[in-house]
Amino acid sequence: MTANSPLHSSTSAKNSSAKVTKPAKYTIIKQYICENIESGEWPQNAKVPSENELTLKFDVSRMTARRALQDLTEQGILVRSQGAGTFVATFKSQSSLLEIRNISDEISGRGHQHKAKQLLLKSIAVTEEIAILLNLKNNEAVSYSEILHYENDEPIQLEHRYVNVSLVPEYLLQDFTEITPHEYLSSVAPLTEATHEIEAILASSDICQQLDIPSSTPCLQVKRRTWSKQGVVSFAILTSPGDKYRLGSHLKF
Amino acid sequence: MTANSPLHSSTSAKNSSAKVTKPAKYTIIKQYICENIESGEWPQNAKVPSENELTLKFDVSRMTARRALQDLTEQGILVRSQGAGTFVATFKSQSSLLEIRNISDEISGRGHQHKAKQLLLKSIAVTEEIAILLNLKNNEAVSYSEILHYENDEPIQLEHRYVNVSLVPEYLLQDFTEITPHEYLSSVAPLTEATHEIEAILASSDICQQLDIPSSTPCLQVKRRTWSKQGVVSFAILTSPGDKYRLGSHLKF
DNA sequence: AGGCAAGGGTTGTATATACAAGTTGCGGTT
DNA sequence: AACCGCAACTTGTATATACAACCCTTGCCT
Repeated sequence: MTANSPLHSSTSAKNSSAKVTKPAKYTIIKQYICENIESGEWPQNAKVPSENELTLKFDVSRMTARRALQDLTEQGILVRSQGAGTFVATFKSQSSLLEIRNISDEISGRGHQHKAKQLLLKSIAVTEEIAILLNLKNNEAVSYSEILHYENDEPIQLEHRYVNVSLVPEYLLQDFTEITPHEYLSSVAPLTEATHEIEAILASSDICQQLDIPSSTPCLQVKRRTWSKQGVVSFAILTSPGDKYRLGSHLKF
Repeated sequence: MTANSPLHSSTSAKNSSAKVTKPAKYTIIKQYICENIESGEWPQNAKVPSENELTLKFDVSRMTARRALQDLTEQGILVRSQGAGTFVATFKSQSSLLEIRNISDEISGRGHQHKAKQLLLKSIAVTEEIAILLNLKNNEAVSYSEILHYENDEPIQLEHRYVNVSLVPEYLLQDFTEITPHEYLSSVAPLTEATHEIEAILASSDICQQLDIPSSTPCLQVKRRTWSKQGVVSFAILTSPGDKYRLGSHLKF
């Protein structure tokens, strides 16, 4: 529901019943541009008609033509340059987007119960690697935490986190064992950009023990770094023996 | 360069030198809204000022206020409903986005050479699973291919693909051994939406042999399904013994 | 009490206009 | 030939306005 296909957005009519509302003018222009790109008529880096040309061709105002170009620019299909013109984006620059639902959504989406337990929370001395990742000033305090997630009381996932203490509300840093992951997550990593690294690893023996999985199970390890206000590194270990724990994801190419 | 941070986009000045151009009015409004959301003043689902209210408060035209709201809506921070108003998006609905650079970009980004070799290409009988994944009609022909990617003449990744033959240009289905992955990829999976599944697996013995890695190395397996015009399933196996083959990725939370 | 209709508020689409800011290329000067 | 500057074109920002489509509440009518 949230995302609709990047191209073809306006071609297929509104689903359900025969409510065919006349498409907006700017969607017609968008469709025209998309068709020319898809057919290869306008290859990568090709110049597309300017706002003025579209204005004349489709007999609309400049703002309407502009909206079509702007929409497609936001979708990464076009690239605009003030003074120069509008061009078909090179596909390598419009990189693919993979959406990973967070743990809570993933579990509740399966209609299951989600609990989380704080296994460990302690102050640690910062190693240089972590200091860089967290973008720390001189010897700022850092906590290391481990959180175990449960799906219907069954352990499924373990999180390792390095948290810059000064940026987390104090009440969340007490030695509790039951937490609501949503609260924790949103306080530590709000609406900010982050970089992730995904890696396949073999779970260590103690992790396997905590997750109740066979030793040396292949796991996904995700490192997350946020910049801006909060600095956080989270290591999430996602086991995937079969369908049950598989990480559902969604990608726009 | 392509993506800028969702919030804070306008706060930090343009980098490099002291060229401080006056920020546009709509960025000021965006900043105002973002600050209220971040501070918790406007919680999830809270109603944000209407276009009219912003128009009066900031003494701008409605179209300028509108642009601020629209920009933030496209970033997933706000949700608009015609007739009802504009509201702060629930964070679960603005799911995280993980960007995976494609193989070519990944390798060329490291300044290395990228080659690919087609190991296998044959027509196969469709299993039911594959027929469903590819969204096949009755007994449409399917090809199975394996492509080995090289970084500086070193094997790094093996792709398994099930391709709906009828949708791929014929010249790409001949029995060639050297291919340009970019051409292949863009012909098979153009600008369309797809779903991905990531899974951690242990590489099978023959895969290990082809990739020249130790047996039972943990790998990432990515299944990709596109709908719309082309139906494709690709299995990409990404080894990650250390830093060398790690998949770089990028996520907006 | 329940249902229906009207109206006010809000977002969506569209137009016309004006100026600012950046790029490109042409042409004249040196 | 090399350089400079101007003009034309293009996109960016901003305003004022109009109507359409839609939501929600209010109030009237049954």
